[in-house]
Amino acid sequence: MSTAVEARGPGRPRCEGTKQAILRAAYDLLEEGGIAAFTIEAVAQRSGAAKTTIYRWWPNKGALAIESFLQVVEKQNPFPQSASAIADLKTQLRGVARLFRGRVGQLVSSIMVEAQTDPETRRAFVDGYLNPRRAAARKVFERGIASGELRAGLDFDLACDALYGAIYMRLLLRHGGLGDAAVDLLAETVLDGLRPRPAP
Amino acid sequence: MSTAVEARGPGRPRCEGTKQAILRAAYDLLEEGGIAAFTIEAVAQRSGAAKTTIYRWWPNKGALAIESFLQVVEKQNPFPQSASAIADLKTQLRGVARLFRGRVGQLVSSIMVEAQTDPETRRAFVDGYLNPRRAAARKVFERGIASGELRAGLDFDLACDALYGAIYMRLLLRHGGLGDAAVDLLAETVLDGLRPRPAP
Amino acid sequence: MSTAVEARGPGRPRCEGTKQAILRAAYDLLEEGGIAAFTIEAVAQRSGAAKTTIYRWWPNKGALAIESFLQVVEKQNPFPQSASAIADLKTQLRGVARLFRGRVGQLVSSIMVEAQTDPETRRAFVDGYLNPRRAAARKVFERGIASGELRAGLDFDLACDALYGAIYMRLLLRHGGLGDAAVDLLAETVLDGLRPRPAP
Amino acid sequence: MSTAVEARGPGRPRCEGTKQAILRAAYDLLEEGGIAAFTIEAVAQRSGAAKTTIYRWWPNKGALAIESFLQVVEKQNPFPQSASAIADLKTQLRGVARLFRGRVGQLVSSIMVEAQTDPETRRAFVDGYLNPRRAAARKVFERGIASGELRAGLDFDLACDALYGAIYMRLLLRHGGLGDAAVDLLAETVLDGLRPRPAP
DNA sequence: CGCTAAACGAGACGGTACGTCGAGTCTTACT
DNA sequence: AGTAAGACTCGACGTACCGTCTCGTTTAGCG
Repeated sequence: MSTAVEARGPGRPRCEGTKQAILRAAYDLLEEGGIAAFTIEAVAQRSGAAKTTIYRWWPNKGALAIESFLQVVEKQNPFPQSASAIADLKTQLRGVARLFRGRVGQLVSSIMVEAQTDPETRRAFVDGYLNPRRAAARKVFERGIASGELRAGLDFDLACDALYGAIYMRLLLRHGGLGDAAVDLLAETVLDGLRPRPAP
Repeated sequence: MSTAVEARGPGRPRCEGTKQAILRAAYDLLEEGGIAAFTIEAVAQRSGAAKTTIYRWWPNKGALAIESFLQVVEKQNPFPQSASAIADLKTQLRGVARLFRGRVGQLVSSIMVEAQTDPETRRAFVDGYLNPRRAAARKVFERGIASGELRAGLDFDLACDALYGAIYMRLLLRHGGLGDAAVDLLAETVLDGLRPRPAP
Repeated sequence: MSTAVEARGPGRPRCEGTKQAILRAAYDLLEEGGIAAFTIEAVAQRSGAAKTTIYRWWPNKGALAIESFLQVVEKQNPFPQSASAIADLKTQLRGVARLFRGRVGQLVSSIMVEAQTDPETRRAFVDGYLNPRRAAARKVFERGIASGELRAGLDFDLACDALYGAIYMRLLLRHGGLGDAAVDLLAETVLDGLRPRPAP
Repeated sequence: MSTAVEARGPGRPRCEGTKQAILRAAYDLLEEGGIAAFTIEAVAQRSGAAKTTIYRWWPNKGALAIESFLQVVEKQNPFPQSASAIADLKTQLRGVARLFRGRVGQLVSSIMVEAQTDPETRRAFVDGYLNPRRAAARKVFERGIASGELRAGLDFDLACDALYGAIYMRLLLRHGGLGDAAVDLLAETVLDGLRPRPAP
């Protein structure tokens, strides 16, 4: 496995160009028109591939959407790494919100739509996008606890959802802004808690 | 308003039975099969109404989904009213999560799907469901601030989204539970904040 | 009948204006767009009458079409009355062809379409339009036989259909013209027969 | 043409079985219920084909009706070929009338209905059915003129319409019979003309 | 170098749902 | 009772995608 070249049977190998064209077309369609414009038929037409070819490699719309999304998004928005965990958290939160305000927001909401129908898509999104980012966030949290910036007992999962859930909710329902100021205020609100603090 | 008979023009009045049958069928379909099963054709068939009749009164699937949802849900889950604002908040949060775990969750996620395609549906959901509940929540927050249970300067909108956003996110992505314990912990986390507290 | 007022039961009498408006609208629609544009809905809209009112007085589209047609056409194209029966026949044939080239052709073909679906319409057309004209034609034929212009033994019905059938066929299939010259030639052809004539 | 294999582009070839099933269903429906029963929906259902497939190959009802009609009727009723042109004419006329009395009559009248709405159908009927038969009839006429059975100067088109027009008219309006006797008399009437003949 | 086998394009096919139109029936208020 | 208004059921329209299928063509590795 280590040295062996990928074992391959006979027959024509998969055409990488076609694959990329399909993923690219899928991404573009999602970005341009959201889930409504994202049609296998349209992907085929735009990519120049045959519908058959698409169905050969992706079992359904969700799988294709996810893969086209992940491929582009995977390298984006790495967690910053500064002296202050809290600062890093805020920076990252701002980054996510900025992406969600732009084209990535369209992609994410589309995939979440697809995920409501197709459990496989949901799982793929959670495993391929959400959880890796949460794992990275967890690191920051732990760093913050170690440094004393964050309190020790906090429940990471719920803290994370409180921060990100607000952003996801606003992405989907647009009842509130996703600007830097709003996100900073969100971070402060959750960091400080809702209860009054005794004067130090 | 009190004495005036509802002014009505000529023509056969709208058949209330049909309207209710349609709304009922729409609700049932959404509950049973989610957005995938929610088809105008299916609603027509199940309700016994003609497709034309449905299109006469609702411009699209979203409008029908929303109305059927609101009609059923409107009387549910009134905000509790106890001595403690915080306790009320927690109770209400638990209630929402409980609903989301059940059939209402199916409805809400379906409508949010529809809302991603149709802005009118999004607006209807926000105005007809979300905002009224937020307004009620705001009252509780204000009560809490007045009583000293909550700190004075907090941003209500973001606090609210931190609490509810986590629940919505979990409804849609199912990466975390919505049980009473989880929700209680969420409330505690957001109430107490993430920063360490100086010992009193 | 002369002095007596039309005996009438209780209730509001039929509104003659409405009836005329309906017939007029029906006629206009038929003339403008043929059978495709002739819709009860359209008649109602254009005439300002309610669909119910139309259905009260006419059992179906065909009946309305026929009546609106007959009312207008009834007074047209009376058989000429000259010294020569053959000349009268030719004149009349020209007249029919001229009408068929124009708006009446649209009406007649539309009604014949309707007649293929609704036997009542067929009967109404035959009894109300075709047969009266054939009866008038028969008079001419008989005059011609009496005067020696036409031969004695001829079968009136078939002679008539040979003359008019060609015109109806061309109205419907448009494979040949309906100009005066063509019609004259038709008359001559049928009058003279296809067999060679011994020189007088 | 003789040796060349039918050139064919890429893609799955058209399924001949489906095509035939559709044409057959169309024919049967027309025959059974006339134009009223002839619905794309019904054709699809009866043939087992999808509506889409029908629309892929035929632009509208008329085109399908025509093709299903021609395919069946094309091989019927070839012009007879005896010593006497007049006898052949009569035989053929009888044949047409016999067909029109039966199922073909239903088909023809249905197509003529469709033709009143759709010019393409009219043209297809005239070119695909009427004109070929007229061309064959012309041959007979010419033979008759050559043999002296028919007079030399006659206008073929109008003579033809006089003979066939009567039959078409009776098909559509049913105001007269189409039995053998009637048709024979029709032929005699047109052959002999309406004017008295000088004794030979 | 030819054989085998998979990838690929093209596009036909059976379906499901869409949103619209018109037919014909009905229920109501007004005259 | 006649009429306008308009709600209602029903059936068909023509369209868009779905996911599957059957072709002919291409592109590799293996014998």
